[in-house]
Amino acid sequence: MARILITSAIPYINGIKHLGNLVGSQLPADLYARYARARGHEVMFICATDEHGTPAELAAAKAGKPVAEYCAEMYEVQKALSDGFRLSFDHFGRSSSARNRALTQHFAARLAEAGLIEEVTESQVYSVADGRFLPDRYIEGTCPNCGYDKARGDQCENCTKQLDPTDLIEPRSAVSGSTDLEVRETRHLYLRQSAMRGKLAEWIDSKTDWPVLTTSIAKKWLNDGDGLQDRGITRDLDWGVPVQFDGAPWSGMEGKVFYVWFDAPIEYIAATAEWADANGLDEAAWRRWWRLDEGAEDVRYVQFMGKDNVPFHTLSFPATIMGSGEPWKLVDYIKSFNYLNYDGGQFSTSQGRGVFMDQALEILPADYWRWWLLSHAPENSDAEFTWENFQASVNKDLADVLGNFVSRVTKFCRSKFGEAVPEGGPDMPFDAATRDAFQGYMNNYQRHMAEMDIRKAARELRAMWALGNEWLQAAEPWALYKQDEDEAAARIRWSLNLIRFYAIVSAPFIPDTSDRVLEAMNCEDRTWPSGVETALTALPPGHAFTVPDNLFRKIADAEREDWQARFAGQRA
RNA sequence: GGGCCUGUAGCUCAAUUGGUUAGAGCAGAGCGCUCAUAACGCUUUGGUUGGGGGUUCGAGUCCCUCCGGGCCUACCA
Repeated sequence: MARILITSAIPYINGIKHLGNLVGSQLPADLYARYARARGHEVMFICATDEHGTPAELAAAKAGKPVAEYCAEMYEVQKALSDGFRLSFDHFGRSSSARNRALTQHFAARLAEAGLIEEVTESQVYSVADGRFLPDRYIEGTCPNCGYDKARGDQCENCTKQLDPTDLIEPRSAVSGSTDLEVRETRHLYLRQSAMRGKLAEWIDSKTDWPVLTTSIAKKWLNDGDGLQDRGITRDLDWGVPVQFDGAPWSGMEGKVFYVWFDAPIEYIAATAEWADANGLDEAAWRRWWRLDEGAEDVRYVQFMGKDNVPFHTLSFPATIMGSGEPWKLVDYIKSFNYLNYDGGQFSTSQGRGVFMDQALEILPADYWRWWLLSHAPENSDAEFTWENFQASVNKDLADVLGNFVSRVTKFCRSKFGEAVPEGGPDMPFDAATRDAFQGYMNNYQRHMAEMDIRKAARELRAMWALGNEWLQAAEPWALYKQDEDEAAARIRWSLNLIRFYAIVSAPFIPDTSDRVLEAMNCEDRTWPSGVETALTALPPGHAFTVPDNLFRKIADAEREDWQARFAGQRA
């Protein structure tokens, strides 16, 4: 029994996420959280929406709504989709919460007291027509290098040359197209990450068990060029955590907010506080997860994220935590993911290319997606979604191997013995070889799950499903029934128990199906099986059950082709 | 430009970190079964590990080089 704190990278508020986003953080985090809970650990699983920043303001403006209202609506949309995919967050918070405001300001103040905040005056492009400062990439113009006329202020997408907004010929606002731009001076707070470089490097070096993807990105930022750079942590925006507040150790920062990447990770902590608030608990309830001096010394903290988030979680956020001088919990393990591509290219929100979370659930239940996405998680390299592969995996793994096993066993039992676990025959299931094979898969499964080797875990789980069919084929109760009814009854009894066993161990991957099966098997006890053999005697003779409807339907070629065409791009 | 990752069977992926004859699933072929969602089981075809060179008793694994794919490069988040 351990205490495990799990956070998933928090999805940005401006729109519905696609399956690539889902499999890159939230879904694997959910798998791990469900498994950890099933094994009896105390789990705190936290996620939230990331609501601040320029894109949120622009999306709200485009929708013709005040940004707070827009975010509140989109939060509900994302919350509903999280629920739809059965993401089992203990709390799904909002980075715009009062809790995050207070904590973000607290951390900033502590950092200032520690001498780690510096005020810097810099020049930035201001769009008069838009009434706002524009981030570099929101300025468009002609590339001085190649003449491409839609070059962005940070980089030309055509020739890949790094640019400064002032390099652009005939610069214009990407928001309004206005050319009424001017360079204005503005003052910002910088986090002196460079001062913490040694400490951060030492910390990263101590994480020898982290994925290469995680540590190599961190080391690159630590050592590249002049080493870790200081980072601006404030912005000239309206929507965000105000920089100027009562007790702020600086002045003249009215009208500015903290940079979204400063407050977003702090939301992990804040959302845990939101959880306590929502459940009527006191401060100690959430602080025991986060404060080493208030009970968190035995917490193991695991973060899940896509590779694009790694620098912020390995450097910026730890710098915030360390720099505060307070005993906040640092992450123990970072599980990072590559990208999921869509049918030979990238998922594209703007072009509507690929499947988005809402569309996925309109087509098929969550478990179909969960199984495919998790069993193909982009752990070692970018992975690719194709409809052919999705169809084949779902039909074979779920419908044929698992679903059909449940079907053939329950229906055979109903026709020969009725809808109750039959009695008679020996109590000791399996021959030694089958038992050992099962236990071997189970041991591997548990090890991979604990180590967050998701694809490998899925493979072992599937092997357990397949082994049931192999064994049943050899056990052939349908033939045996004609000669030795008791022996056939015993084998069906084990098979029914095997169904219950599958439901419990498969639950982290396919929770809805597990629920359906356990309900059909009339089984409320979902204690994780300590061993394969003993688990197969859990349902005693006489125990009533019902034959469930087919667990999974197959995807037909025609509908696959239909979906292929429908999600190819140019979403309305 | 620089850095990192990656290339293994038609497809998706393994390979105990340098150790016998490179393994699985799917797809293909053959056989079996008839409980089941035309499902299941068994057998089987299929690889010059992107190309070339090197180190080593031994290389998918280490080094060099070339080719291809991807990500990051600090003001999107």
